[in-house]
Amino acid sequence: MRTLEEQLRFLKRRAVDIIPERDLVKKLERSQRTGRPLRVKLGVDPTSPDIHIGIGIVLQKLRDFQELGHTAVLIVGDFTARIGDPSERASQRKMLSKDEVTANMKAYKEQALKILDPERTEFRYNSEWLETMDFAKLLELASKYTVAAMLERDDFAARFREGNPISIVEFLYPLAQGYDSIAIEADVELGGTDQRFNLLVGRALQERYGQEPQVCFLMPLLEGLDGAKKMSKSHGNYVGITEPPNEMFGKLMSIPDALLEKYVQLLTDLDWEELKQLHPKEQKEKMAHAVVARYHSKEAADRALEEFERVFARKERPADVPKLSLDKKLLKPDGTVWIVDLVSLVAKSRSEAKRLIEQGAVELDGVKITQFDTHVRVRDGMLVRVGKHTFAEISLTE
RNA sequence: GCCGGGGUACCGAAGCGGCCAAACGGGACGGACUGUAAAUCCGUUGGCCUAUGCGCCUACGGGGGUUCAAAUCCCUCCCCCGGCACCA
Repeated sequence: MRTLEEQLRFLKRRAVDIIPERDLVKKLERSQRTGRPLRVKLGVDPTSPDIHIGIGIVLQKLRDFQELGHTAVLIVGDFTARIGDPSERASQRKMLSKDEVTANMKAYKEQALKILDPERTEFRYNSEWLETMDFAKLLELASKYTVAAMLERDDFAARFREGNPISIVEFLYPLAQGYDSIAIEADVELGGTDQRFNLLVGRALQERYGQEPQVCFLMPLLEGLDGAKKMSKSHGNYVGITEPPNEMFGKLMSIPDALLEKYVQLLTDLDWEELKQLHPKEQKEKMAHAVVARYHSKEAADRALEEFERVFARKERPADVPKLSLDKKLLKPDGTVWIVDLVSLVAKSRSEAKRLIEQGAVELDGVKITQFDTHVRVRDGMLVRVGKHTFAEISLTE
């Protein structure tokens, strides 16, 4: 058994803020004494079934709690998702059906359990208590919080000041999320730093409902691959934890250098002080390797590294190239094919295919083609390259 | 309810009868450069047609109309935003 001090140090790794730390100490101590595990809550959004490595950081922390014997409670925000998050603006306000939520969650669970210990994980849906909440109960909940307190949230305050609209539903959101903590009697709630306000509301509400307030445990947000916005699927700057090794590796290599230290610190156990002595490219490769190793395996990471070197550094042919089936009917009697016909098999449109050819993006067996008005003789197994990242191997079909 | 502003391509935003597939910026994509990237530079960015042509089709919230000609004018509907009014 680890000492309290060791546990605390273990849990504090990578945490940005723990509000308040003394409560965490108190809870850990009591748990150890009574043998009752802490209930550690994490709210998950069921609108997208993909877990990216940014969320992976938070899940790892949950895992840390589990290793100390505590219980992870994943709350699926199915009810709140069906209303649609008002902060995401009208275009995003898609209502999810029950079926969609179920399907998303199935995928989500599978991925989350790559990190979490299934023995110590509870999945709960917040529709369980929110859907059946009647108006009287809602009024009770609403009475526990004030407008002034709501306006402490920065973006509310700013919008209010500037006369921009804030819908009532937006006020209800933190309340609903906070109520989740009451429903499952959370001891600790994890979240990204963007969740600070919401987690604090949960803490306050629990107290007003006569519960012991939760500890708010804030984890850093991972910036996306572009280094500008936070990692998220909607920004297209993310790495999913189930992505194939090569893809994961490649994406991680594409981050700007300025982001490297953060990635190393948040995603790997590498020693940054030591690492930064190396050539920048090597630093990045080590980081990418470590991440791939974590979500796949050491062997997969080795292969991904080797593959990356081969394709991008030495500009050689990748090990695995998808087959591109080419119908023999497209061939002219003399066995050639019009280059535009060929490229449009991998391009969005024929116009795009033509553009790519003229821009010198197309290579056949290493030979660059820049005239769209050409016919080429193809053979089975010929390597087609379009741009930096698209490779295909022709296979002729009847 | 009233008054005013607005809805343009992936996003932001100009255009306000023909020269508009629509300036400009961002993004994305391609090329050069590199350390793989970033930065920088150059180019592309609705679709179709063997194809750089004063080519064809579709497109400026939906529908209808005026006109030789509409993103641009008129009617109508929908949606968004702001102000006023209302406020037990």
